[in-house]
Amino acid sequence: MAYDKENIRNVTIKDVAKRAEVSIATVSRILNGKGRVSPLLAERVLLAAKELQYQPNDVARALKIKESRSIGLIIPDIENPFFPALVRGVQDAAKIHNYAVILCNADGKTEEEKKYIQFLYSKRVDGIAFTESVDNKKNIALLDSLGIPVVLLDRRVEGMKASGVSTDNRLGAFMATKHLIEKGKRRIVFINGSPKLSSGADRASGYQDALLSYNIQYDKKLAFIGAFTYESGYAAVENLLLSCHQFDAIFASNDIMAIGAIECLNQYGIRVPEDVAVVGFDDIRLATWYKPLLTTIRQPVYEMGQYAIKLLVEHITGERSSPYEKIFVPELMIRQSSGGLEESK
Amino acid sequence: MAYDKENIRNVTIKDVAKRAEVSIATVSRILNGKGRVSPLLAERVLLAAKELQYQPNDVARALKIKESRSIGLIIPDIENPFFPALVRGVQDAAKIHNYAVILCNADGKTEEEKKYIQFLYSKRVDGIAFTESVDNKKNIALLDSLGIPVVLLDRRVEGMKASGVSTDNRLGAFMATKHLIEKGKRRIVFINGSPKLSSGADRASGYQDALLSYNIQYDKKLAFIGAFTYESGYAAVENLLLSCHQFDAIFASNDIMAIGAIECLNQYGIRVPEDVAVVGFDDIRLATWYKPLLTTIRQPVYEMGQYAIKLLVEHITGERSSPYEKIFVPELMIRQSSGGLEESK
DNA sequence: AAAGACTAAGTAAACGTTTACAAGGATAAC
DNA sequence: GTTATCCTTGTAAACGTTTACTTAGTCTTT
Repeated sequence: MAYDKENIRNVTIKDVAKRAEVSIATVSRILNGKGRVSPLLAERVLLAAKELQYQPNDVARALKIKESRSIGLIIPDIENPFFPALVRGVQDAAKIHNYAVILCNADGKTEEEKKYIQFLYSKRVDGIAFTESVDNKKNIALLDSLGIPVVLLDRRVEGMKASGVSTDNRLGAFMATKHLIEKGKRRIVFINGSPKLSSGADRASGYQDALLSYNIQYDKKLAFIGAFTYESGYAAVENLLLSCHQFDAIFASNDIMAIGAIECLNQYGIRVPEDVAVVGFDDIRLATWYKPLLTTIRQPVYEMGQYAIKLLVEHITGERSSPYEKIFVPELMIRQSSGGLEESK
Repeated sequence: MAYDKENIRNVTIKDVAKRAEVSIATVSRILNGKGRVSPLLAERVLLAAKELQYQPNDVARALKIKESRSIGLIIPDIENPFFPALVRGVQDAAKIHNYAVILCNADGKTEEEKKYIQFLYSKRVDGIAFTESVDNKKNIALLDSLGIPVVLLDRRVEGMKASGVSTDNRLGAFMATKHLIEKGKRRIVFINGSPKLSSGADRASGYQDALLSYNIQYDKKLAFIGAFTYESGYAAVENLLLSCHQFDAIFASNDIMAIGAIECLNQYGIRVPEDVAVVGFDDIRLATWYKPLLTTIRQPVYEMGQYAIKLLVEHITGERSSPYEKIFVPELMIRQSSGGLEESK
């Protein structure tokens, strides 16, 4: 049934060996540059390989040396604007080390993640970079029991069971809130993504810490829980407006929630930043295209992806054995949605 | 050196066979549901597999049956907002058929694409979905010579050398231009992406056809060539303004070019849509978040990705042998940047 | 000149599957 | 009761590599 499978020239190391009149072991050694070989044979083999257009079969190689040169990348959803840069960072780094990246969108469902882990395991990936949906540690344990090296992306790692790459979310949230306070805002709404994720929890505590350090009473009614989506940002603000609580600023847990929030405010005739200042988180590209330009906390997402693979490869090769946590420093990007640079009021 | 490689339970079919006291052939048959087996043994084997937490080794399987259950996906750049939805469509469809998707960002460089093709071939992927950078046919020929089934994404296929999935770009461009004309515009700028790509060429001809059918003289000075990037859209308009040609509308070859164009217009104090109407292409998500909301031609990107895999799988399994071209119908999304719905002037 | 020490190349086993073929047991047919 | 047929299971080869081990040849060394 298969696509022309018969007709296809499928050159193996054997064919090369025959043409160069040497043994297959010699061919292998020459092609991999292992052991010493006479230049004469080397030349003959290389020529034969070229003439036959030999391309090594990595699956056979993988079987033999137990190393597939591929890694899995599990994220919630590539359509979420946060992830493309991360994925690109991962892929670029993987490419340098000659790893193939298998992309998996698990939609933040623990069960899906588990399926993908098993799928990737049956493919015998050498490692997995993983944006875990919920910090439930079960999937980490699974990976551990399978012996697959893993690096957690965008998540702080409880108890250091695995290496992780993240941004200092607490600090970022602190900076965002502080910025709003310095703008003269006192009734600052916080729209969280998922507080079950370390990123959500940390941003919540950064928000509270900032209020505390300026002696502003933390008001539960101004704290919302959403889902890192546009709709969720929109809905949070709508609820807020209906409940008639006063507020003069919003700190949203990511940029698309911030945009959802602003859209809703606009819908109700509330101006940003004049009436309500808004700060987001992530600094996705859209933040500089959206109007008003979005003030936000920048995460070096591309670099995070790169670093994750650097770490993962170190685990795979055994260069690094114990978990390591890399925490990037966030940066406040002041733009229009918070009223810009000038300190007001 | 490798990560705990020694300590890891690595259960093979042999272990299962031993525990169930049958031959490995029987285990294989039972696990794959091939051939008839007695229910008694089946039960024993299944139990043993479960107890040992046996997970098949797909790389061994791939070697034996010459089918890796993985496909390559070569795109220019996942950070380009056009691609996430496409990739998601591809991955979702691949998942249904149990294929792993290996993602490759080739940045539209023919040489990179070639490298990735060879890389993917050495991994013995079963097929490749490919957004070719330039219509030079060389890489298609390479794929053909390697005997790898291929489906071209977002590209029309000259001479039907391979299957392809695309949108009717000529029609889309025609609709966009017609819309502007019906808005009363006569001096319509066209900013092309790459005219070397079928998508670019087709959009150019759609633009010209529309002008023609309304008896509007095609003016070379209003046609620009860019690169499908924000910067390129911005630069095109800047050049245009410096050259002092009159114009009252812009049709950009994709949405981010349109946004780049609008940003530049704004920079020069020109209002959209009051002074200049703008239409984009693709309908990326950003089009509905950007201000003004972007009038654009919608491509069903997610569906295109899905369909590409459907087609690719048909080629892989041999269900389909000759190339097939699927062309989706574009849709005009009228929003603010062209002045909205009401027919003006 | 003989023995020892290196080297370079070859032989064959192994990685974990699938599957053609062989073998044996049970059932059916006469 | 013998033979033919069918069905289930086992044996072993194969997929394309890598690599431990063997072998044979070359070079030292005395």
